[in-house]
Amino acid sequence: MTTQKSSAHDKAAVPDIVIGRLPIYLRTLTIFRNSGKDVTSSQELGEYLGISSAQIRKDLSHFGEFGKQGTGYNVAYLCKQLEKILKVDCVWPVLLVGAGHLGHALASYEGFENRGFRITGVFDSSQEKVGGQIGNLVVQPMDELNDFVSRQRCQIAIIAVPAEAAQNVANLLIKVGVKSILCYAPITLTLPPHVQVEYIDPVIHFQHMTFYLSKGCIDS
Amino acid sequence: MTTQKSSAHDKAAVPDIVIGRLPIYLRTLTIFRNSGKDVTSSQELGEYLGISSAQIRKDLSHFGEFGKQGTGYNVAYLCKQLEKILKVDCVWPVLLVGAGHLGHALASYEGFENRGFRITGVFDSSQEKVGGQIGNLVVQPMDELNDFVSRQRCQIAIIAVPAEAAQNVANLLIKVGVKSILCYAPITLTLPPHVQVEYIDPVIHFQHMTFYLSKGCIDS
DNA sequence: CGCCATTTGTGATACAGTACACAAATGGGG
DNA sequence: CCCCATTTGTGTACTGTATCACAAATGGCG
Repeated sequence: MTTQKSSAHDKAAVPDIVIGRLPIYLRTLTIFRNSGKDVTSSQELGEYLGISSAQIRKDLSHFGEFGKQGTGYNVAYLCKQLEKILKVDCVWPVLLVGAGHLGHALASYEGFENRGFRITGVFDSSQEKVGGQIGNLVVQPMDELNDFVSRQRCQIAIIAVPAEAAQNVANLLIKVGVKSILCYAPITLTLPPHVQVEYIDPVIHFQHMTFYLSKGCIDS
Repeated sequence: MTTQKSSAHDKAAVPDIVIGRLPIYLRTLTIFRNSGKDVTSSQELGEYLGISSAQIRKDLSHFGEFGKQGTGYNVAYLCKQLEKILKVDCVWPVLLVGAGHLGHALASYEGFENRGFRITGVFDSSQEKVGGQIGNLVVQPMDELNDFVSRQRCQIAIIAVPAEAAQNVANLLIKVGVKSILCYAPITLTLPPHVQVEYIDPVIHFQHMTFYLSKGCIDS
């Protein structure tokens, strides 16, 4: 998606591609709300996002009628509804594996909390990193994973380890019951079909972009 | 995509969605190659990626005939061809704005180089961060941006600054001639149509995933 | 040397996603 | 109180994408 995604969604009542746009609507509507805007229209939102107003209306229509003809949408109300639909009207605990530079950046990021997520545990296989402090979390050894998940009922995990280790980490996560994985390692994981995976790999985006650029790179 | 994308691609000879899959093929083929595999088939690659073999063949067919009937594809050869198509058979200089935790992680990441990219400059607006060392790079003040780009002819930039600052940074980047932006800030940028933008926002992925999860979150 | 299993590249076909266009509300202004 | 500009929600047409299915190569094996 840029980056990529893949998973197994069968209850195809609402197309997955529609679900994928809802978080973007929500993000923008939240900005609108925080800047004091009370109402908006599908047209305004669409112009802002580079999406047709019809698409936004149709997407929303899968879940109900949230607008008022002639007026548009109440921003705060629509935010709340989207949060409910996406189930982020609460905070989900997230487990992070990998305490390298990236793990640090993720664990220190303050933008998760008010969008529905909180990293509640950091794990690393390296003896050197275990015990280290990141924000108000302490890096734990991988052995603790099982106990941790059963205590926290953590369904979501981030993999922020080197590519070589990622598949093993994923297997472990599945074993302890994690349902959804966000993988930062530049590989495609092999996983049972009931587990959701999405990927973040900046190089995929770069390579997508360079296709459209005229070559002006450092000679290799 | 996951995360999101948006840009302006007019030479629609090859659908953009096809271009978007090529980097994934390349990434996997490179892994195949590095593990000593000489040939592969669209079926094997497809099973590995969870994509139909027909799709892979059709995607590749937009660019030529790279396989041999009965045998499949020479892995090293196909890698080279994909690298040429995506223009990553060389190293692109990339400019990084933002030297916070995320900027640090990106600037220290060693996985860019052998996939066609190198961060050659790091910039930050904060006086405290300017002058600091990250790997073998020194954080520069924003004023240096213009000179730097004209020296390096940098077409690609990463925005790794807080959401509030991102649009201003983007404007600046456009002004100095950057053509493609990878934005880590959780907002949608408003940019002229000739500029490519892609976004990375983990929360978008999380919210996509929670839709399919049964609610089991910390009470808010 | 001929057969068979394999695999590519691709036209035809089926499917999914987007855009269009309009009836039905809504509210403000004259 | 009525008219008009606005905007939603949605059935329909259209466009784009993925799948199917098969002819044409290929190479190994008997």
